[in-house]
Amino acid sequence: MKHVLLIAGPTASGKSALAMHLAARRNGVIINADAMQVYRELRILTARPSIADERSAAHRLYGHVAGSEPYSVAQWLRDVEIEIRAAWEAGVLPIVVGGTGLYFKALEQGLADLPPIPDEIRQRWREFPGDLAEELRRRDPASAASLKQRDRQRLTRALEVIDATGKPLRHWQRVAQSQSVLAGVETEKLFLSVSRETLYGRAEARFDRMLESGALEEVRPVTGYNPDLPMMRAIGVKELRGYLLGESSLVEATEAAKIATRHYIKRQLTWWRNQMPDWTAVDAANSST
RNA sequence: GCCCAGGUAGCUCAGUUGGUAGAGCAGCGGACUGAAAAUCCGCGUGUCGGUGGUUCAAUUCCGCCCCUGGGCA
Repeated sequence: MKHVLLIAGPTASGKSALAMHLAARRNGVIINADAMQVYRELRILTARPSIADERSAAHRLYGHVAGSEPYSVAQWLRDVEIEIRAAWEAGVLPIVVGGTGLYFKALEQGLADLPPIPDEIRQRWREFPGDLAEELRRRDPASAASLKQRDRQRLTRALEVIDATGKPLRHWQRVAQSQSVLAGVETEKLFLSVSRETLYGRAEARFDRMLESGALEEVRPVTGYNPDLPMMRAIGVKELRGYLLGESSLVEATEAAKIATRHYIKRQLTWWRNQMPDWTAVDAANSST
């Protein structure tokens, strides 16, 4: 019977270490489910497994995307499916580990199978100078009604879909749901549980360590990249870039990055608490699964 | 020691011509289908530094005291 292990948890909860431990113990391959650890340029800031870690256990989908390229759930889903199947083929256990809720949700439930949106159309809506909410109300009132006025990202998405395909996003989501690779597969889902206080403390100490290990030198070469690229949204990148560009002090940038990390942890906890209620919470201290 | 400016939410501050107060940030809760480390939504009682006085009523006016900055000595 096919088997897969999913490991998630807020940032700094110890996912990677647990994954390594279990990979060794259960003959597994570690597959990334973190939206930022896919980018080649950012090993330090995204807390990607070290080269030594990668040598001691098989790791997939880490740093395999150039930061100049946008990546997305859909691409990731294609990539993981290939890796999961390859693992089964090779007779090893796929261990999917990461902190991106949307990625796990897509993996578990499948994703609407809709046609690619041409770049010109994407670009047009991202740069649309007018009132996105008003525009969407005209073209796709049903979607508009379900979105908040100021939610630029989702309004833009709904607009590009109706514009490129002539059909509302909701139509595609309802009608063209793809089947999950995990259908009929025995799936263990573990969510690392660590107190928020501990998490905040660890994440802040970790950011200081990132700076000591060269986070600034990692950001320097990408300061000129388009800030809209997904990679540029990684926590710490925009803050340190601001510092490198002389827009803030290092102390301010550091504080801002730490705050952003706390906010992120909070969102991860909310996501799993409410979107993924069937995951098993495991205490990081005695995780001997 | 004297003079000036302050002491109001965890932080930075606004405000009340006297009727016990509100923003931003932080924090907390929530949403989430191709940018998700993203993008959004919601939540504001705190001896208004202390203590006396005036007043129907003081955080607000007056006195004294304490604390913090700055200036003069």
